[in-house]
Amino acid sequence: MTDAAQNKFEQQRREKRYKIEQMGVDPYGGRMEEPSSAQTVKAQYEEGKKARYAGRIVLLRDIGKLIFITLRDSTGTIQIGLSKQLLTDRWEMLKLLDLGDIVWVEGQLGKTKTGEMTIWVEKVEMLSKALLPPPEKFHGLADPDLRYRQRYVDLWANPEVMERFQKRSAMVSSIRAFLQAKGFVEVETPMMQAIAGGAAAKPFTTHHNTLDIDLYMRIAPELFLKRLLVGGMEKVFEINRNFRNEGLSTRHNPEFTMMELYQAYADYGVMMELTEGVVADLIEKLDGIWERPFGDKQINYSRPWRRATYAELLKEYAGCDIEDVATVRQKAKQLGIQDTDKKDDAVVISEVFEATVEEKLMNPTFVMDYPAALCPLTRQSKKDPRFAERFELFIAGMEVANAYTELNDPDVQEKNFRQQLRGLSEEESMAKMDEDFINALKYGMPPAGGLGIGIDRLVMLLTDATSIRDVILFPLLRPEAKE
RNA sequence: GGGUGAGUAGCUCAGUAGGUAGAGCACCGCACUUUUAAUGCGUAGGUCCUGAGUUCGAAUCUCAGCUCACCCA
Repeated sequence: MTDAAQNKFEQQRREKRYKIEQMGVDPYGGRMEEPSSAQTVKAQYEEGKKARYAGRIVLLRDIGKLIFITLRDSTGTIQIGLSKQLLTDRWEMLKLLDLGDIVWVEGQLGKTKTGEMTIWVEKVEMLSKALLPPPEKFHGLADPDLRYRQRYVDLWANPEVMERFQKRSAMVSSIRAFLQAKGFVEVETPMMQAIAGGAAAKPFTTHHNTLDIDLYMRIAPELFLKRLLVGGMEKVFEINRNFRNEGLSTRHNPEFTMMELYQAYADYGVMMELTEGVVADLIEKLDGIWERPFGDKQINYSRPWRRATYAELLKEYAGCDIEDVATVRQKAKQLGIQDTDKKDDAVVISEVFEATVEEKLMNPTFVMDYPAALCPLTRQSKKDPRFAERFELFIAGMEVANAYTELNDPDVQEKNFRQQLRGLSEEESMAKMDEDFINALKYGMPPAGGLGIGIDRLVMLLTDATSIRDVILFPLLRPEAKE
């Protein structure tokens, strides 16, 4: 866009604003009697009834001494009719209305001869004069980059965007209510941490001036929530942001929202039931549709969900026996995985698994019993200590949830912290010693199940958004280049 | 990091044997008291992403760069 062109439109509207001011009208309005929503006005329609409504002008049809305007609020649109006969003293001002302006109206409900519900306006107030023109009225704003940068336009130019974010809000509320009803207490733990623990990911760094210390933005709340288990909160959860200093993609935003919970005296089996319960409750409250589209796929959420072990799936999709490391390494080479010789068995197995299995898991699938070496915060299986009591939930090839039977032996935990797998960078590993966390465990943490659910991805799946940027209001973008 | 595609009016998009830049909507002007993306008539609006090259001549061809999207790592 050229500044000159934009200024031309802006200048025209500034002139109209000036004329409105000259008529003694404040073009930015003020407090008004609360309007009804479009949804309410429509639901409670009665011929001749008074209605108050306010919204943004999205369509305007001026046919001389009568102006039809379509106003939009967050729940829908309502047509209003302005007639010179009813509004003689405001008529000159009303002729200056533009697309994008925000107005408040009061009048009688009625229908036009074509049956369109209309508020025949008796009182009207200008609430905000738009100085910039809205995007094209039929196609809306289509340029993805502009949509994300100017979400404040996208939300009303493309109503399905508003709808999706309203659904997201309802889903988060619904998860909260579900957990609170089960006795979970919601808490908030530090986002700025001296040690970025609880996951294997690269952190963002920041600095506190007064203390003159570097801090990390958290990559997970795990170690703090477990401290609360030690403190006696038996059922605790947090819904909040995590930050990971990694690439951007349709599935990754550097800041993303996780629901993480811990339940004392439980294990990963209980967490599986809980995970199914949370999502099923969500779908029931949303629309009760169990077979849902996601992009060009169809996902079936009917319970019970498939449960399979890591080893079974590796066999099924990669054709390798997890016991037969030589074959797995051969498969890795065949897949083009780099530097396999320098990596530990567990790391190679994990990379083969990621390359062959994950993308194939369409319907909700619990992948259970990960190799213990990959899970330093997880309790080993009592049946076979080579495996950890951990599952991840995959839907449409995406990791949506991750859960463990939590490790509560401080000595094993300390040992695991000190071990770093070959093939992982220090940042990618969990080999970060948090002495205070070990200290907490030494006071005794009850056995517990822990669960994390990626809220953004869940919203993607349930609202059929194939890019994470469509479910985050303001996704991270490269700043616009300065001229 | 690699591959593919895209970038033209405020917005949505056309634009091939290389020959002075197009439409719809929006804007501005006129008409219109029941419109539904109102309609009719008229006007105005451009660094064709940036830079270099080929050419008498480049939105179009070549190279480099920038930004975005999708796929892959």
